Parts: sequence; structure tokens; C-alpha cells
Amino acid sequence: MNLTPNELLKLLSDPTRLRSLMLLMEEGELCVCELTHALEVVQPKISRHLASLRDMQVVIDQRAGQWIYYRINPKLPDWATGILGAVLQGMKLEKQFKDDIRKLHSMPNRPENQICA
Amino acid sequence: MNLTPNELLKLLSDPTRLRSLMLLMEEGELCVCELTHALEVVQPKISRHLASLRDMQVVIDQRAGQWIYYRINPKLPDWATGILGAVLQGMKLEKQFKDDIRKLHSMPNRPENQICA
DNA sequence: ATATAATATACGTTTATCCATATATATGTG
DNA sequence: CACATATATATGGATAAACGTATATTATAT
Repeated sequence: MNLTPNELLKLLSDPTRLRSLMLLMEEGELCVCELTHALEVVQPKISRHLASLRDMQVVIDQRAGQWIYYRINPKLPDWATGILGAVLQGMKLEKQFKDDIRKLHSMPNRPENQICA
Repeated sequence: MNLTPNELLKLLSDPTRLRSLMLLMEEGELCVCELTHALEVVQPKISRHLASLRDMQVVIDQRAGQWIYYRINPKLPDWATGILGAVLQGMKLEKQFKDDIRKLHSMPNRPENQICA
């Protein structure tokens, strides 16, 4: 893990990446189709941004059958976790974030995310 | 003050703006020529980035004679202060940040920054 | 009034970022 | 095997961000 503040902030500067990360912060673990549904953006866009987050090890992925689940890398340095926490605090005040959460929860046929059930 | 997390993060994504803000966090108040010296970048570049930070009310400025001092807006919302604090924590681990501080402190003929002396 | 220093802005160019669409890969199912 | 679903990547084009240089503004000093 050799992430710099500059690199993390650059990743956080894009709305799609930011919204995805904030949902991952709240929900712990989500697959691409859940994010696609919640954010209402096309799938390649989500995949592309998740790939850049994964390349920088901000998120990690795990395949479960046909789905690939993403979550925040639990090994992030303290300062990075601190940034994400403060950003989440700010995002919770935003209408768009609330809408994203609502759309996620109202998704029909949501795949199992109990990987360890 | 109607700053969104997205807007702040976009501002933080540029290295020049980030380095300037971090020096302001550490030093409280700096003029353009001090930042120019510490970061070793041309003056219009510093001015341009400070202007964008000021436009979004992340920093405020105050003229003192021929100098214009900038500082972090003390009225930032809590989440924004939280972000900046966590970023600073991460920046303190970076060689470049230490170098910037060192260059600032070794600046010859540094203008008085005791505005209320 | 002229000169100097600090700062800001304007302009044209380059570079980086993001996107939409199409296509490829991988997995699961009949 | 063929087919459907989930996800990833590649390509070319559009947009935006940042830059360097030149110039304008404001203050101070002589």
C-alpha cells in the first residue's frame, strides 16, 4: 500500500467514483450491478471507475459466481480512512447521496451479498 | 457557504492547490510570494489556483499593503475541516510536504505575517 | 510622476479526463 | 454445446483542466 494523499484525492474528485465509494462505505460490499442500479449509470462506466479504484488499491474485489463484489480496502492507512469518513459525513447531507441509498435499497432481485452466510 | 464534498474534493485534486492548502493549514496565513517561494512554481500559477479556492470560499484573503494574505476559511463546515485535517495527517508523511515547509522557513526576506502585531 | 514590487487576469495551447459505444471475457444454465 | 447474464476492456471522440507567457492592476517609494 503506497497510496499518496494526492492520488486518493484525485480518485475522489470524480462524482461517479465518489458516489460508488460512499455507497461502499455505507453498505460494506456491493457488486457492479447494484452500483449500476443505485447510481443509474451505464455498466461500463461503473466498471471503468471501479477498475481505477482497484488499481490504486482503494477497493478490493472478490468474485462470487457471476458477480464481483467490491469493498473498501480494509488495509487503507489511517489518514485515508479519516478522509473517507469525513467525506461520508459531508455526503450524508447531500440529497443525491440519500437518493442513491434509496435506489439501492429499492432494487428488485438484489443479488445475495451474504458471502459468508 | 454552500460547498459540497464533490466541489471540495475537486479542488483538492490538483497538486498545487493541495500543497498550498496544506501550507496554510500548518502556517495559518501566507502571502502569494511565500507560497511561490515554498512551492517553487511561477507566481501566476499560484494566484490562479488561490483564486479558484477563494471563489469556492475554501480560503479567504486579506490585503496588507502590497501583500495579500490567504488563510483557510474559518467558517468551513465540520466535514470539510475533517477532510482537511485527515489530508494533512497524510501529507505529513510525504517528503514533498516536508520539503515545502523547509523551503518556506528558509525563505529570505520573508514579509511580516504578524498582521495584528 | 516615475519606478519597483506584489498580485491578478487574459489568451491561446497542450494535456488529461471522461464518455458512449462496441466488443471481449467469464460464469452459469439447459 | 448454445445461450444468457455479469463484468471488463478497447477505441475514438468530446470536454475540461492546467499551463506558460504576456499584460493589467494595485500599492509603495523616490
